[in-house]
Amino acid sequence: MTSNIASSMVAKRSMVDAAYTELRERILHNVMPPGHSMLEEELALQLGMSRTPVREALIRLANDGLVDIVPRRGVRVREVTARDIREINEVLGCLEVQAAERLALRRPGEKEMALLEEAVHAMDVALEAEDMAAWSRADYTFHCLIIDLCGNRHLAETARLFLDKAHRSRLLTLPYRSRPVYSNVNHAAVVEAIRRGDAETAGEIHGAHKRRWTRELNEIIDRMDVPNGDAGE
Amino acid sequence: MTSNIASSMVAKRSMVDAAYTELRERILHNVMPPGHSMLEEELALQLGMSRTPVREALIRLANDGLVDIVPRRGVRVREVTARDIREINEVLGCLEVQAAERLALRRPGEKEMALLEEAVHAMDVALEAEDMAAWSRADYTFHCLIIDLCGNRHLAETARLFLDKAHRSRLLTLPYRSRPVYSNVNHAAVVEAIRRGDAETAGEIHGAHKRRWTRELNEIIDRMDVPNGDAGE
DNA sequence: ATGCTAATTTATGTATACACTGAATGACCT
DNA sequence: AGGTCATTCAGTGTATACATAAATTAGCAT
Repeated sequence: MTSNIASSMVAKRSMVDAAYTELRERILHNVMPPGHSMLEEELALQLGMSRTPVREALIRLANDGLVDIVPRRGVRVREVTARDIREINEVLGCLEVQAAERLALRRPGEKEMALLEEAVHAMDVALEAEDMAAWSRADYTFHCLIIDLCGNRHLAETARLFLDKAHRSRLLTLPYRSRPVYSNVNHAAVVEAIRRGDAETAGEIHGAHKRRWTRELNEIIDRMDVPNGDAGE
Repeated sequence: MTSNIASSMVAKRSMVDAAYTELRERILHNVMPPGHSMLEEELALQLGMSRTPVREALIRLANDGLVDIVPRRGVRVREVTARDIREINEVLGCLEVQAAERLALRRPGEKEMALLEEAVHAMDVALEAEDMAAWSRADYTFHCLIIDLCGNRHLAETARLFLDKAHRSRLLTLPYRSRPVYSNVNHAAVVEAIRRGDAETAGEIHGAHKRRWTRELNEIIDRMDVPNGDAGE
């Protein structure tokens, strides 16, 4: 049984990394859905390695908030509750607003501006073509750019984590979302403000966008059937 | 915190947890100063356990951004550069403002309000007595409360991480700080706004406070002798 | 003497072995 | 019959053993 992942991967990365990215992928793509629980040995077998690197990968995943390590019952993929969705959205929003302001203050170079405008353009094209998958990717790219280019590494790293967490909620909320016309307009306006170096406006627009989205998200959650996560735990 | 590892379980501390908290303490209290590097086996010996739990603790510490695991040179306590101080302060500020707003919206109960007011009072007393160590502790308590009571677990957990990172900078900047009279006034005003449920004011005051502090911090950093961390890496 | 290569060392990355704990099951007592 | 206690078992937490790769040093050749 050596059809494992490690052998196909460019052998430079450690097995811990291999296990980490593989398991992360599985979780983010719902191959291991929320609530699914498994044993260390089971995973080790599947990944073709011993328990040690699996354990270390699991520790990182637990740190990222993707799994819970339950003392004697193995690991459980963390449920995405309504509360989680709301909370993650709130944190991500506030970090992104800060990133947008910061980015505007930085007066990014032409190359960086081009990337941003390209992402917005891709969103427009995708929306025109009603290709929601492509739109989602472009939207993701846009948010990544805002974050990665903002110039604050700590902010970038943290926001990136939350962007990934948000991805799991996105999978749940996507079918309920209406056409995101506002997103494109807002994103374009934010880019324009960034180009002018107008941090205040960039933050304000992005913030307003996030607040609108938060309201919409709340309605979506009400319509959805997800565990609440509020009460006694 | 329903977070990751069984960190909330105080009773049955595993050796991993013991190693984690011990090493974390050592780093936060400068027993292991920035730049200090050590070997896994060395640490295992000191802590009276085998390498395995030490390794797992180190992974968590690396995830928290407190150490770097350098392939063949052991682990290094991460340096605190001027850039780090600025960045951490920025992220923490934005998360705390959000937490303060959120907390005001939540209309915390009398018990919670009492805790907040007690912390502010402790700060006043400490300032009066010129006891900077006590003031620092009370200030820390206050910020912890804002964060922990805000009602958003994800926000709380993340902000807590940054609060701890900020603690390391505090150690560096403390000798350079002037008497923090503004902090007390501002904190009191924030608490008052929270009591009124006035989220906007709470956020605004806390934000203004953070902006003032950021300016002061920049001057402090200029006067200090810390690695820059900006350029080519 | 200096530069390059090969061997050795050393610390990590990974595997395996073992012990301990909590849970499940079954037997015994009331 | 139902409940309680003991026994067993499974799965993790920890220790140890082993393999691998980088770094250093020694040796050799130019």
